[in-house]
Amino acid sequence: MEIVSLHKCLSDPTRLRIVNLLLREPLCVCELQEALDEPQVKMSKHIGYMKRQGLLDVQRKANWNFYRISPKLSEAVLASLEAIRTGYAKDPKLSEDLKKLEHSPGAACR
Amino acid sequence: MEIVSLHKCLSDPTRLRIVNLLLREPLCVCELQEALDEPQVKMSKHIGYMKRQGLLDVQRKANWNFYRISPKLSEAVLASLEAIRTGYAKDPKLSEDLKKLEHSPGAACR
DNA sequence: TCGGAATATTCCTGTTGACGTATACTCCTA
DNA sequence: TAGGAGTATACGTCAACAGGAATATTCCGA
Repeated sequence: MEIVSLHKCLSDPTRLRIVNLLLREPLCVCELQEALDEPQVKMSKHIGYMKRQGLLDVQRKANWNFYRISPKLSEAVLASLEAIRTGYAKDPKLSEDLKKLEHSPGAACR
Repeated sequence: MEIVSLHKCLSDPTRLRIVNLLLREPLCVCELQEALDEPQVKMSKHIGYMKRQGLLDVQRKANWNFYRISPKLSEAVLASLEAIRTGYAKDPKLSEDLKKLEHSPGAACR
C-alpha cells in the first residue's frame, strides 16, 4: 500500500473512526454502523474506499461481511497505524466510539 | 492541529516529501525547491497549505523564509510524524530527497 | 530609490471525493 | 422460491484541491 494512500484513508473523520475501531478487532459492517451511528451508504462507501486502497480486507461469514486491517501491510504503514492507536487514545470522539462498541448488546452477526 | 488535518497534509506526494525533509531541520523555500526539483508555485502553495493547517510555521531571516515543523504540535500529532521519520526511512524517493539535500552546495540563503 | 531576488497570490481548469437517494445484488430462511 | 436482511453500486450535485501561467508583494543591496 502506498504511503500517500494510507494518509488519504486517514484524512476523513468517518474513515479515521472506522480504522480506530478496526485496530482493536475485525468487525461486521453492522457493528461499525451501530458504533458510529452513520447511514449505511456512508459507511459502505468509506469501507469500499479503504478496501480499494488496500488498507482493509473482507471475510464473508454467513450473511455478514467482516472487515479487518489488512494483514499484508508494510512495516512503514503499520508504524503509522500504531501511532494512531496509541497517540490518539485520548481523543474524545474516538474513545467514545470504542466505549459504544464495548457496551453494545451482542449484534446479530455474532 | 486536528488529527484529520494532519493526514490531509500527508496525503499528497509533494507535501509528504516536504515534511520528510523538514523533520530533519528547518529549511528555506529555495532549499526545498532545489531538493525536490519542483516549480516554485507548486512548492509555495503546498507550503502555504500546511502553514494554514498549523503543521508548519515560518521564520523570516533577511531575504529568506525558513519553514519548520511547528513546535506547538500535540503528542498525538508528533507520534504520527515520528512514525514517518522512522518508518519511511527506506522509501526510495524520500531517501533520495535527503541525499540531494546533503550533497547540495551551500544554498544562497545560508 | 530602483532593480532584482525570494516568495506568495490570483485566475482558470480538470479531477477527486463526500453525501444523499434510489436501486441492485447476495444469501439465508420460512 | 419468495421475502427480507445485509451490503454494495449508480447517479447527480457540490465543495475541495492540484497544477500551470501570469502577476503581485516584500525586502535587500547598489
